[in-house]
Amino acid sequence: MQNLKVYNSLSGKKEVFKSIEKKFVGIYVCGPTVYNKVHLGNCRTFISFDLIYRYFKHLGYKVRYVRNITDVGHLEDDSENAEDRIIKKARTEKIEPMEVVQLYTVDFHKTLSLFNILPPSIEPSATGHIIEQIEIVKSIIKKGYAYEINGSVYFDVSKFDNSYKYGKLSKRNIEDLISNTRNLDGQSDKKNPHDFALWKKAEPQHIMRWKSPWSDGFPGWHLECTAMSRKYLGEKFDIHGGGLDLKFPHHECEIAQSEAINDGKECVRYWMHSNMLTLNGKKMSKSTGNSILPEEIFNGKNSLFKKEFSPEVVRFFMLQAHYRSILDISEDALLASEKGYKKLCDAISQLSEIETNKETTGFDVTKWISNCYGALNDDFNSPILIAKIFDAVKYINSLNTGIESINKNDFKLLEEKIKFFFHEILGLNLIKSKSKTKENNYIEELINLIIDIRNKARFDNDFETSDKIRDSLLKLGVKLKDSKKGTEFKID
RNA sequence: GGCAUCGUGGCCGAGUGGCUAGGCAGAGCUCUGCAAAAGCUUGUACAGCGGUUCGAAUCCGCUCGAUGCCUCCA
Repeated sequence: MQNLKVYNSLSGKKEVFKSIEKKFVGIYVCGPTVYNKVHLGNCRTFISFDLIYRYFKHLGYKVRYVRNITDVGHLEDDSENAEDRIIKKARTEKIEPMEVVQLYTVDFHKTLSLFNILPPSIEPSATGHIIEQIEIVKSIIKKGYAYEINGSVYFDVSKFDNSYKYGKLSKRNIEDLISNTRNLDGQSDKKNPHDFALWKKAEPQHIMRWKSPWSDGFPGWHLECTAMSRKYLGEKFDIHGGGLDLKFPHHECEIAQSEAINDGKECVRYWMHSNMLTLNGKKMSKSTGNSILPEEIFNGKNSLFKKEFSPEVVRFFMLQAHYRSILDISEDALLASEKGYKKLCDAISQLSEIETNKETTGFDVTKWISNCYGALNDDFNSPILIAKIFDAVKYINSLNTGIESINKNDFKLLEEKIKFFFHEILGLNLIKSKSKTKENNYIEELINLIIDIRNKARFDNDFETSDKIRDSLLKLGVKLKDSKKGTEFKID
């Protein structure tokens, strides 16, 4: 089998993946700040890394997938009087900060499970790792790359840049940063505007606060990921992921923090960034109002799309684009995906009806499987994998209509693998058929009765009657399909 | 303004120095009483202009356009 290649944002190249420890893979992905419901753009990142997680597990690695919950330290902006997002929400909702955290953590989990996203191995929270974060700050101070002023501790970016190099991930140099940093009010504590907070002294009204050697305060946003990734994955680990918008400053600052402690040694082997989901050509963002919630898509209650779309269809839509490409969501694009997805589901459902033959014609199952793996091995190329699956769909349909034939072994292999890629790797499920309740059985029998009557009319060449029945049923949402095997129906 | 990424047929989206991506929509045909479904056939696509090359949509340069980051964002 070919080597797995992974695009490394740090080098800007696809690189052959080699884990630091044989058979083990450590992945850290920046999770959400739980001050609000996750919007669809957030979900794309977690769907992308879900595919990656699933594939690594399939390759036989023991994967430790860490995805954090940010429940403190994430400020509205970089100014001195900036408010913590969680606290702001707590104040406006008149509830405890931890109630905000709980509410939106539950919502986050619920939404991700609707998308069939597997839970990570560890989901640590920032508030649960205050001690670890304080230890990191101490280490950075000890190494000389941080300074304390008035109870707050800041990372000395210029000093770090002199020893090592700041900005290698986002490909910026410090001179540009200095000349381009906007001056925000009240940053007088910092030596330089681009220095960032490791620990902030809490104002008296600030309710989320912890004791530290410097002040009663709270950790800076970038610190938690460094503390928790080191704790659970070690000082150097395989993959660090997140949305592209976190590349700078968040991930750049993480690199600085880790390298400051590690004497400049590399902390992450492969940096992976998933691209943005756009709406009307613009990045989704709550602050600009250009966003849509998953639930608004699932229930159709939104001003953007005329109809609702299921989580499976939305997931499929997202996987039809590569994770490193910008993807624009629109009703037309979702409709196209929905149709394709149904076609795919139909073919997989019909596998059970296929009769095998002595010979396999028109398809090379082994080659097909190798092509599917080839797609995944090429930086998790899900759109190619899906295209390959559609090749198989075409073949399955040809088998059903008797144009091509397949032998028993090939069929077994094809059935097993297509289901595997569909369910286990892409994380998709067949569109659920209506459950077999007593009532549904009743309806089914009634429809079959009507079909019998129509077919009698058909065989008597009374097409006026048979077409009338078909048209009337269609209006009720019952689609009829005549074939040599008989008449089938489908309820929409 | 700086840094980065991108610009693919009606739409969505892969890929890439010479070999059909795929999905949706459209056209023709086959099957069918007619449909539907399915199958087959069908698209002179790669922003523009130069350059490198036997050959570029793919590499290089410029121009135009879009987006992201530069303050929080998945």
